[in-house]
Amino acid sequence: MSVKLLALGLLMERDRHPYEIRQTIKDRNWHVTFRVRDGSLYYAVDQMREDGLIEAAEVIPVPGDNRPDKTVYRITEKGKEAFLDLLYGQLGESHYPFHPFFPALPFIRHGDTALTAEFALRQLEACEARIERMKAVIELKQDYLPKGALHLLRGILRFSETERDWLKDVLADAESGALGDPCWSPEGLLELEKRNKN
Amino acid sequence: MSVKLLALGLLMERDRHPYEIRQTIKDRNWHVTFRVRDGSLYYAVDQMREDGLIEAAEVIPVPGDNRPDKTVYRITEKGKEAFLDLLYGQLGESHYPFHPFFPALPFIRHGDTALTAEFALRQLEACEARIERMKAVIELKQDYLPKGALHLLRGILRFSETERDWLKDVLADAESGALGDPCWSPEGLLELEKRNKN
DNA sequence: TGTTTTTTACTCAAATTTGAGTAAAATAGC
DNA sequence: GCTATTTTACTCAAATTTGAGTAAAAAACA
Repeated sequence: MSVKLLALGLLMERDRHPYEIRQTIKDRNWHVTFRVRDGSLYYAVDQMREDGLIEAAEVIPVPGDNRPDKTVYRITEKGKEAFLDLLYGQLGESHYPFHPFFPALPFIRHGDTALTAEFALRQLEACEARIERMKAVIELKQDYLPKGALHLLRGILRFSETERDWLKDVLADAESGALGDPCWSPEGLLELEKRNKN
Repeated sequence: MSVKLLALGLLMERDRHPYEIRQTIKDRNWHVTFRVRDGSLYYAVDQMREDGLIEAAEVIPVPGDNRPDKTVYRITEKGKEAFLDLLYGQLGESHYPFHPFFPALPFIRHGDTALTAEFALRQLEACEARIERMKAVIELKQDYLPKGALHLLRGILRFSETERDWLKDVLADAESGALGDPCWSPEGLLELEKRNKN
């Protein structure tokens, strides 16, 4: 999925070897947002070479004996096309912002509310810390980063602020125990669902 | 990942066969938020049966000849523990709200700004439509749904509202062409990154 | 009543991701 | 100068996801 986009995007800047791609992702703190496992990256690089999206620009021999050489890759013309396809494909993707709490919420009433409150509080604290970090980073880099990268940071900040407000509401209902309540009116809901079908 | 949580969560309500799980996910419109492929669901069900998280409650013979029977599954005690582990595991997950534009933004300057503007506009429209839909659904169901499920809907609504405001900013920069600008000061950025390391 | 479409209910190979290694070289600490 | 840790640079098997089928039964339509 987006690991190829990340790799090709970085190769648009300049030639790199796979480990350098991995490093750059870490250096720019993208790994917090995008979770790229080493294995996926090397797999994607292999695929892209096979598909002719990238090619060896230079092979650096490594002193060690039975160790593989480093290959510096360059993006090809075909790769640039593929990059744009992936870029636009990503822009065309339509699923809305997703929070890790989402899959848990429909079932949260089966859990312990006190424990839920603890988790919510921890998330809230992490979220607030992130907000401060993002503000500082944006302040620091806004004159140097390209607009797109800046919008990414601003997006993370704004979504985090929304997250904070929303988490406070969730936390309040966890602390009051309201999250443990079962459906107020299962019959009414069933009725609704039936009406929905017809 | 969360497909097991969804399946077990639904089996907490009542016994179901796999296709019924799939159906319920659709009926409640969760498939829009959670993307569960058929294959993953059946795979997860197999795994969970092997692991003793669920067991056959009833096998309904199917008239067809060489067709497999339907198995209705029931969650076991071990399954209930696993369910709670998955629930709390999900609540403990820490990556922040994610938007499909995120992986594209750092590289958006390599794309065509007019095309980018089109994509942004389409997302904005989808987002605004979603906001209205969510408002209506919340209005309709707020008295019937359990609190957790309601917080999910409210979360989607709030994140969508933030998304709308943010997309407007992105769109403005796409339309003005600012998104196509390269890094304003690559040297300054390099300088920053170096300082960052030390 | 016969035909077409949709729904029910899966299966499976191929693609991809994950998580856990491996092992040399560089660096840090004493 | 020696040892311990960290970093560089991957590899690989096993787990999981994906996408594309399959085929009967039910519903819709003419």
